[in-house]
Amino acid sequence: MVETHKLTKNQKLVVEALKSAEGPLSAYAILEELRPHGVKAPLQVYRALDKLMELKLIHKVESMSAYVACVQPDCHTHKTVGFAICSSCNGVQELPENVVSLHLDNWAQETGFVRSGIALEVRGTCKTCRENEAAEACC
Amino acid sequence: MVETHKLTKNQKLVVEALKSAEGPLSAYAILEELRPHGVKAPLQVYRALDKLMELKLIHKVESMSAYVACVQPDCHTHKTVGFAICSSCNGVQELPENVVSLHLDNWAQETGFVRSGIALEVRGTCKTCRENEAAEACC
DNA sequence: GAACCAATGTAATAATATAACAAGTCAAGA
DNA sequence: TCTTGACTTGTTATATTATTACATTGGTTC
Ligand SMILES: [Zn+2]
Ligand SMILES: [Zn+2]
Ligand SMILES: [Zn+2]
Ligand SMILES: [Zn+2]
Repeated sequence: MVETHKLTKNQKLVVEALKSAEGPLSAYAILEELRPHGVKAPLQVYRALDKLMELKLIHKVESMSAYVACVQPDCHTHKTVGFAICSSCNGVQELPENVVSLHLDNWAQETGFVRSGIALEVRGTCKTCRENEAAEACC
Repeated sequence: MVETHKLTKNQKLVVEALKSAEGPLSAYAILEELRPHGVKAPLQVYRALDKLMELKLIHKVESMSAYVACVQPDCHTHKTVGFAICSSCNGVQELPENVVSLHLDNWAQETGFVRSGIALEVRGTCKTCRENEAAEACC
């Protein structure tokens, strides 16, 4: 378990909402979910999201403008975050780092660009959706 | 030259605006730029952007909600698009495909996920900005 | 307690993107 | 030629995502 004991009230609420969610949630979806707990304004959510991203307890899926809890216990130790997003069901899986092996070092050397982080988003169709589509087609 | 002759009036305006821009432009920045040419509403821009992305003449930089003209003549032939984005000056470079070598095949095989496209965004600091910062620091 | 800093609350607004519908364009095909 | 249908366009309104600005609270340090 990552250290959650330093988190503030709003940060805990937000990270727990993301952990218990099926998939990525938008900031406003989180807000709606947390209204019963006293969260009233977008900014409360956005501030918590910012801090949680800094701590790498959550990630933003840029192409969806949505947020997910990190599934890797040591994600804060590496610079690469990747997701596989199903275009059919919008399901999102976080890719383990070893899957995302990038050969950018030569390019960085040549251009003098110093990497601080990488966001990778793989689009496609998940197994479940392909099977469903196949089943529909054959009737 | 890629075939631009099939493009509609609005599509041509948008792609030319992006080609002549220094860096990525937001949809609304494009709109302002094209007002003198008769473009009046966001949808005219968004519709053109959608079609141009489909044709892979332009790309969306997801993490900036901005759009750039493609610099690779054959970008429509491959599935990977990558950018290096400087956190300091917001400059964006499109990465050549051979730089972005991904080892996702095993993972895809195991999980049954079929890739249709990849968006990769490398964050960091460009050479120019690092040099400027170094120059400031040493005075 | 006073001074300080970080976190909070609240309202207003900015920036990005889409829905809904009316109207024009253009190329088959009767 | 006229009609049909697919596609593109124009326009208004609205939804969604994110930030600015400022007043307030709560604990820590001196
Ligand atoms: Zn992670
Ligand atoms: Zn799926
Ligand atoms: Zn390209
Ligand atoms: Zn730079």
